[in-house]
Amino acid sequence: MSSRSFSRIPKCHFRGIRLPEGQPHQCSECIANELNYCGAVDAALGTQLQAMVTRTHFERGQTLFTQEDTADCVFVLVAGVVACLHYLADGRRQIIAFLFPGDYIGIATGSRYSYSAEAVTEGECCRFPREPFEKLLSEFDGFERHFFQEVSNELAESQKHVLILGRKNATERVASFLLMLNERENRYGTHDDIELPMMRVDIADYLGLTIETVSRTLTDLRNRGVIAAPNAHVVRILDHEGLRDIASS
Amino acid sequence: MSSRSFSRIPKCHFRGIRLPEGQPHQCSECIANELNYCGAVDAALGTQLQAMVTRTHFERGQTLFTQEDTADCVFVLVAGVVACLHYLADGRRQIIAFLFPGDYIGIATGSRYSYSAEAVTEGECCRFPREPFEKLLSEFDGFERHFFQEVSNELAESQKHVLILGRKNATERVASFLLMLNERENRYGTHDDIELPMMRVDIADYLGLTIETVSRTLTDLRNRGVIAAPNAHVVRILDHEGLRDIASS
DNA sequence: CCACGGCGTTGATAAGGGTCAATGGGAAAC
DNA sequence: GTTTCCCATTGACCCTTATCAACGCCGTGG
Repeated sequence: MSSRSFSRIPKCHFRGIRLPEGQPHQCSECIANELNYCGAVDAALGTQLQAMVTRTHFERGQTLFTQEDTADCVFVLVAGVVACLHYLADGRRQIIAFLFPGDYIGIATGSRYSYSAEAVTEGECCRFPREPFEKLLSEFDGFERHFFQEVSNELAESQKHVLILGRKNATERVASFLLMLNERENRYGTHDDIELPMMRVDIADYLGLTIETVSRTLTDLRNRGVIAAPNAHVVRILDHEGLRDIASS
Repeated sequence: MSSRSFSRIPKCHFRGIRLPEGQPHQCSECIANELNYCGAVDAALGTQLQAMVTRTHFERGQTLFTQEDTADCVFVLVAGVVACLHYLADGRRQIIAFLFPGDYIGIATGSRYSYSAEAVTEGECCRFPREPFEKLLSEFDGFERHFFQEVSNELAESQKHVLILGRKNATERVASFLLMLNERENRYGTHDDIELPMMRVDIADYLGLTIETVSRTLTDLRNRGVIAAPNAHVVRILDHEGLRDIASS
């Protein structure tokens, strides 16, 4: 079913959030409502959304859209992890953001997407055609405000990313990244372990490093005793304060 | 009048846009209306804005606000250049964005500003208290939409910045920076020369480099013949295509 | 007119991280 | 159980850029 090369990464990501497959989708029962805002707040809005939604399953490595595509859809990620990224002509890759269940994709865009979106893990998303979706923005009170807030948060995240890439060294970058993932997971309940659903190359392309440097840095953090790594895709923070000091955020 | 250390940078920035001083301010006649959106579109909105605005002159080096301050004002930059930046504990500085006349400051923020704002040149801004300003967002049709668009553009810029910092080398970064400034100037009429109103340290802190590297890179670009530099604060693009190739954006 | 100080440039050296290459480990396929 | 392949780790070396230092330019103030 799923190709062999994708087998190493666990199939249920982000704390196992995954909708049962094959069932008719109900916006009002969407897991994204717990994580964010979707159709549950206003029943009429939920109905309207329901009428235009398409739910799609995607495999790891799949491209949802590229930066050349006309931006005619808005997505809500329901399960799995997606990377937004830019490519340079020679193939260099920069991941702009990792998206997790409950996140929107492609809400702040012009006529074309300003980045590509690739699935980092297998997952599911809900697709809304842009034109009717944007009509709802003005029709439902607070809906536009909600997205304004959402884009503002994305902007703040991106600016934090700029700080990391512009002025932090490799160790600080990796430590900051781990703390970011940890904070996100702690939004919906405390967890000891950090899941790293992405490959080393994705972390590297997010942090402006190489896979080798990411790997070396993680072993260094392990040697220093601030983290433990039960396996390549789980990190346990042993010394929160120490990690925060190292991140120097 | 202005202190000695600030004398080298030209006093009128961004194509000399500068309001006559000492005159009572009229939102309806604001230069920012030409560059962006302010109060000119809707007369009633203009009146409301007029009622709450405070116009402020600032000197180069002055801090408008810091990331610790409670975000109780929204700004419109009318003249001069402002840098939004983050500081790390050890003094490292990362400039998140340069703002030019017509730009908003502090529209996408939580209860506290997420960055500090420092004047790169002398200039002027209009200050609006946040609470009444935000009320106008829902009261005037299209006003919120306008800011949504604005924040979306900021986000796209920030993500381009991430690409530059994460995956480009020094030469590519400087070339990209020059092209960005050039594009901005060309939005309001074509110009041969690029004004660099900021100091080398500001360019360095924007591009994640040191002043020495910025300086060396500029001389290198001059030696390659793609740019000329009449003086330290003006760059003329001699070979647009060449510069774009070098920027590899 | 000269001294000073801020800012930019240039040079020599060092270090952090990239590059290239080999090794290791684990899940799936046989 | 064994093979295979993908991904992660580790090592050796090199290159880009940071660091440290000197110099130069120019406007201002004495």
